[in-house]
Amino acid sequence: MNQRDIAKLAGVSSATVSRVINKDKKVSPKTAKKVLQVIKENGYVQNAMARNLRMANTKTIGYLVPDIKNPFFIAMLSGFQEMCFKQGYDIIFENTADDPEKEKKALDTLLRYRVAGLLAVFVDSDNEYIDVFGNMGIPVVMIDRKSKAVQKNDYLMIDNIGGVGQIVDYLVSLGHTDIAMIYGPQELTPGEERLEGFHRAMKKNGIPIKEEYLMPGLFTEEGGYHAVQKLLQLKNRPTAMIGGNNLTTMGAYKALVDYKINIPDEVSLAGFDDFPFAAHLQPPVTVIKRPNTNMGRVAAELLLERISKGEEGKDIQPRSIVMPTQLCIRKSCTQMKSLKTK
Amino acid sequence: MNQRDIAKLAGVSSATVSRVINKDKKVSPKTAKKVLQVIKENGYVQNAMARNLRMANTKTIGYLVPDIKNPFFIAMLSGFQEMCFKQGYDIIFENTADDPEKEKKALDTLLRYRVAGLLAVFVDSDNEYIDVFGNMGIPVVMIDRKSKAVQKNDYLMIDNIGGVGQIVDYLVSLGHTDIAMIYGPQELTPGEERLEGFHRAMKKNGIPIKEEYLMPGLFTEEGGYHAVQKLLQLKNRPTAMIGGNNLTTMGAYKALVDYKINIPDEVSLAGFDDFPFAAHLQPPVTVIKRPNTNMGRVAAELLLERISKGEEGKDIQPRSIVMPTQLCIRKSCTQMKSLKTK
DNA sequence: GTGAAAGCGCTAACAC
DNA sequence: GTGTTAGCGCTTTCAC
Repeated sequence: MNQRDIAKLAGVSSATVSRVINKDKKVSPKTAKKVLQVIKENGYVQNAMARNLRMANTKTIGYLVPDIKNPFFIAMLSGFQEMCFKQGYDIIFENTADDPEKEKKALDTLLRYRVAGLLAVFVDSDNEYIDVFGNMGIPVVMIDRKSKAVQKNDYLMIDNIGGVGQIVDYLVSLGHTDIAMIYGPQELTPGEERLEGFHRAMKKNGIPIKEEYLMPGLFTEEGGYHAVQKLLQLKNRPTAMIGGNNLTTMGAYKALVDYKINIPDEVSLAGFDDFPFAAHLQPPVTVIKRPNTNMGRVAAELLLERISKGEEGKDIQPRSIVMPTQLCIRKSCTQMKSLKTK
Repeated sequence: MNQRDIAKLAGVSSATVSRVINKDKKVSPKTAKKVLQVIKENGYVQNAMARNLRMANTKTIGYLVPDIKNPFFIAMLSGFQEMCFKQGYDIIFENTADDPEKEKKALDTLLRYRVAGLLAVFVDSDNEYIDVFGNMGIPVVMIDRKSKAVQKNDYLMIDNIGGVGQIVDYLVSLGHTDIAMIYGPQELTPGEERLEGFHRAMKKNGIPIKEEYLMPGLFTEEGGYHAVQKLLQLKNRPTAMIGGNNLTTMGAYKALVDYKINIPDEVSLAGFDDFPFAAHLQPPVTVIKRPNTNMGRVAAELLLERISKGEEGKDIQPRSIVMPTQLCIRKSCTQMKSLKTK
């Protein structure tokens, strides 16, 4: 069942059917009514492939992330999808599972489908495909992970350095100096920047960093757990610990619970990134919040703007936007006892 | 840049280019090599719209859910996506946000894109569009929410009744008889069945249900919280509470914490559906686990089977699959004190 | 092993 | 206000 079939049944030409479907004003109400009726009676549904082919564009946008299970990517998807839907764009979803091979395949698919734009958190951010999008005039917004491609595309990230600074300043204000940082992989931008932020903030506060308080946490729950185990074996334990990301903090919390270390009386705990149950734990965990859902919205805005401007959009310089973080104080950090008793 | 352009540059016909791209054996290695090279040099990317139009099929599958933020739909997506990817299918993602209007629009899009199949958790499960998929030969797998359409399509759900039975039996085995059920909306299949399951299990155990222990929880966190507030005001408080779904249980837990009710010494708490931090709370919460990710895989199998069989697939009768649940005992339920002291 | 040509379903320029 | 027609980029039959 196609437009020609409908045309025959309605006694008009296929061009008229097309006009009716696309709400072209230049069709008499009577003809339109007739056509619409025939369409309904026969359950005709427009063929998007033929339309897109003819129009040489699509109303689809690619969403590519490395891990669908990470709460952050979900929250972002939610904001992103909401904005895209409003503008009539649908989303082709790709999960790379942190595998560069899958990423390549996914990008190829997106390219073949001629998506109108792409939101991506790349695994292999120096991927050869990224430039292909540019060459084909498809705008890309990159999230979180920096690379050479940032010079050519819009880039959205959060203020990792400032965020860690907020935690450190807070802990220092409570009198802590023995602060441990459970950091993430240094080849990932967030891992690198948050550790850098720790160094800077400690320096700013004039506090020397103890090497043994710098503990890798791999940005995983297990990593955070093991990091705490090691930290607890130290002769001089830190009085405060910072989780490098949500999973790390969750693992750290669990370890402290398992080893029956009282939070915050024996050790203060704070984390980068909020997580679903953080506010309901005992004690509720103090964290740096980032605007997850909103980040998806902003990304959509950047992308949709470029898409709607078409060729002109290329004149817009690549934008790098750094979104602010927010310290959310709950009850997992406390004043140093030594200070209290002074 | 299309196949014709490549053909010219390589000094062959567009038919040959097509054959090379589709790995047709009947092309001399020499020609193939030449063509491949020209393709690479010019950054040619196949046009999926043209291909799909010509082939009259697509390698895309629709995934439609009412709430992207629900951990369950994410976990399911993860398993579903994994299976589909293996078979070369990509996913067009639709979020209806529990809005029938958005659902209609989303289904229309999916139809226009001629998806090869659809996985859907419908809001309006008596939607007129569902039949259109059937009429167009597009297989549909429905999840969780029953409707008339179940008679025509594959349907996947979990054993809600049996699951609640497992909790009740467990609580009864601990000596509880004053058990409260915080149930969900009765117009949703899971809400209805879990309450039904509660009735049946209590009857089976020969325990009369106290009306005031049946509390609506709306399947939301707030609902669970309020339900517990009301339960605590009762003259004769229940000794055990069951959360109707993950959100309800989370809210219930939070309320008990806020009101300083000791779990499990003052009240035992168990829930339907696991949730991310359940195992790390103090105490860890006993729940009914459902095979979330696996459910996505099974759904994919049902769908991919029908897709691959094409017309023949229609001969397969609609299947209703009920997946088993599993009781995961943690530490939020305890033996009744009266029994202990006996 | 390769090429010519038709046609998938649609839209839009042009003619009336 | 409506019809005729070309062509978007691809695959595939049929020749050779």
